[in-house]
Amino acid sequence: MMMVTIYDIAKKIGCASSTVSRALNGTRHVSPILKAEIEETAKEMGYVANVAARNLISNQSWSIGVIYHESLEIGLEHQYFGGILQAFKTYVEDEGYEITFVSRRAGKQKLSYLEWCKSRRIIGVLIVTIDDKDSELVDLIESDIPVVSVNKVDLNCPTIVSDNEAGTVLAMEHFLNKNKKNIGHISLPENSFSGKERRDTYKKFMREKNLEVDDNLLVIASGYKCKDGYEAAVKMIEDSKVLPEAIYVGADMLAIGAIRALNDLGYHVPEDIEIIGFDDIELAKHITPTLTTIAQDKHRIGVEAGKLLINYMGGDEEIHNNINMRIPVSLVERKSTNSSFVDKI
Amino acid sequence: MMMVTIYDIAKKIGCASSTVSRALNGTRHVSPILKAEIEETAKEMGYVANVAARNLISNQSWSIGVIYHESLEIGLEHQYFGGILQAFKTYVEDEGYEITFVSRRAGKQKLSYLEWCKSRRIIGVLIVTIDDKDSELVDLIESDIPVVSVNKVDLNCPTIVSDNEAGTVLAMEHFLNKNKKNIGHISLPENSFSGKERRDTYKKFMREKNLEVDDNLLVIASGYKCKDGYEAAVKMIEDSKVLPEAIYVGADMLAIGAIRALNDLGYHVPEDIEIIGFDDIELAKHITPTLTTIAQDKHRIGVEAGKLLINYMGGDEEIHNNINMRIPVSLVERKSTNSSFVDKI
DNA sequence: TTGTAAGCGTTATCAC
DNA sequence: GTGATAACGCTTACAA
Repeated sequence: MMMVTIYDIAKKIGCASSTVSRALNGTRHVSPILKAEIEETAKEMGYVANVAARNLISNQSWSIGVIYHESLEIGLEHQYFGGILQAFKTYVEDEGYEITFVSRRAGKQKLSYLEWCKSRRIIGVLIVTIDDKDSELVDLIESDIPVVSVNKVDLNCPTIVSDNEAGTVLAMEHFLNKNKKNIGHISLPENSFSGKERRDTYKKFMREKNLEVDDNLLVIASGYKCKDGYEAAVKMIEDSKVLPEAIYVGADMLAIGAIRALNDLGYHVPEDIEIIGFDDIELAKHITPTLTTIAQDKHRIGVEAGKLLINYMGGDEEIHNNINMRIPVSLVERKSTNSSFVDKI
Repeated sequence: MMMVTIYDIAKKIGCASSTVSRALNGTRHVSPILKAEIEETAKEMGYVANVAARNLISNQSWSIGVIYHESLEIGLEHQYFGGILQAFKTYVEDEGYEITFVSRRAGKQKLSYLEWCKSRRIIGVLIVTIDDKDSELVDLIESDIPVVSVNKVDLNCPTIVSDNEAGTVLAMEHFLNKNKKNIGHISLPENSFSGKERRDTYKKFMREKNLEVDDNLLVIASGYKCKDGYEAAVKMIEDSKVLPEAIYVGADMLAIGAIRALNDLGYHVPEDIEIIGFDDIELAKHITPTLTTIAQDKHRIGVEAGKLLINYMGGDEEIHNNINMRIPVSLVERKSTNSSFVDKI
């Protein structure tokens, strides 16, 4: 592919290539007539700047790297992270940046994340999903490349996540307002930070409201899938002395499994037991009964991550010091806590 | 960020920079002792090649561009396209390529897709979702950059999509085997190519089997959402002279809406009317009744797209000539066609 | 086998 | 205002 260069333009017009560069970039004043001629000729000849050459001399790119590792069967098809990435993408592209997936290969060569980013002069990185306990990430975060995460992980980098504490309180108070007091909790697996926050807040809430319950009403699921929620619910019902009046579940998928389990055990939701989930996935409004849940604002998380990263790249040093941004959540009421609720199509 | 260069390595060792380059790339034979020393020193000094310099001289990159436009509310959160992209990403990264989202900006400048790709020496492009009727895409496809699409669009470029014809026949025969003959069809909107293929095959099937039915049993939905399926089903039931025994729906989301509509109208699925959808989205196994559907193989589509694009980039000229690859689909039976079917969790 | 030097397409630093 | 020219870091003839 033979490309036209500024030198070709210069030759055709009869000026210096540096003048062409200046005219096209507006870095210095070029006489209006010449400038117009250069711009016209450039267009005419189909000139596009060679980004490699530009990056070489400026020693940087406009590329933001995204780490999206398909761990735990959580790939791009995961709506939650996909939605965040979509919002992030739209925002930063609009600011003139481009997005590249961080890889660990360059042709045949294997590289670490950091090496890969350095070799491409990546100017900032968004962590979406990671390979759990990947030691390479530490090197990246401790490097001088700005990194932010939308996934609460055990790493010392600025993070933008939902307000798990507020969400949990919303759910619990929703139950309490309806005079449900014997409240159970199905929690995300141990290795989930968000799960831990929701679980801790649940415990704290119960303690503060003097609603101490049977320990068996707190069950930690062994995974993120429907069947894990099913098993957790079965365990809770089997082990608990008194049937819970309501269950706060740490994720919608688990809640869906739990509802199935309760049905199979002969209980009705919400008549016998009310359920609240967390996420507001697409499914929530389509299952039977439709699921009351704490909605996470994917769009806002993505946009805030974009803003934060751009400020960070701009040199805002304070960001590195442990920013932990919390995005508000909201309770979406549906049938799983209110049998007379009328769903929209 | 001060980076170490091959020149730094050469100076430290006392050899020529070209020797370092050759040793590190294995492009020519370098004496084993020197080679070892160079490799060690490179590692020691934390050398990473500057990709911009490399791209500049080779006049190309290892970057594959992905066009993912958030049209029709179909962003990255769309499971179907997200899943395809995930599989594609994993495959091509493993082959040493990297993925960048094609943008139309470079800093403050606005560029066309083609200009953007040229300026970065993008070596191939995958079209996932597009801005409908975007004239810029034609320029890109007609350029010498290899482009493949996983979305059947009105463009003359190699395409990898599900076998809509075979899928439709699977669904129709499933009904026919159970002696359902008065079969309706809710079709995707007019502008969908896949929808047209499914619709045409439905018509053809009915004709060939001498199952001519009331015209009102074919309804074209006005969108892709649940409510569009709802409205289509209402229309079908209201307008048809004889109640359909079964409905083949062109997409799961529409099928979900249709089932709701039938319920609201007092009909039971599958007892009164059986339903088959298309896609096998996550939801399909969670709604009530669970949905029998034609499953699309997202993973395979993504991988095949990767293979095809890599061959295309490798110079396989035949690919340009209208390759239209069809990926097999399969019927997944659930309760919406069989009330005694036992769902797994 | 290794060194010298040219060149990739820009931008930046001098001069004029 | 504009033109030479050096420099960015690498690969690759061409020599040695």
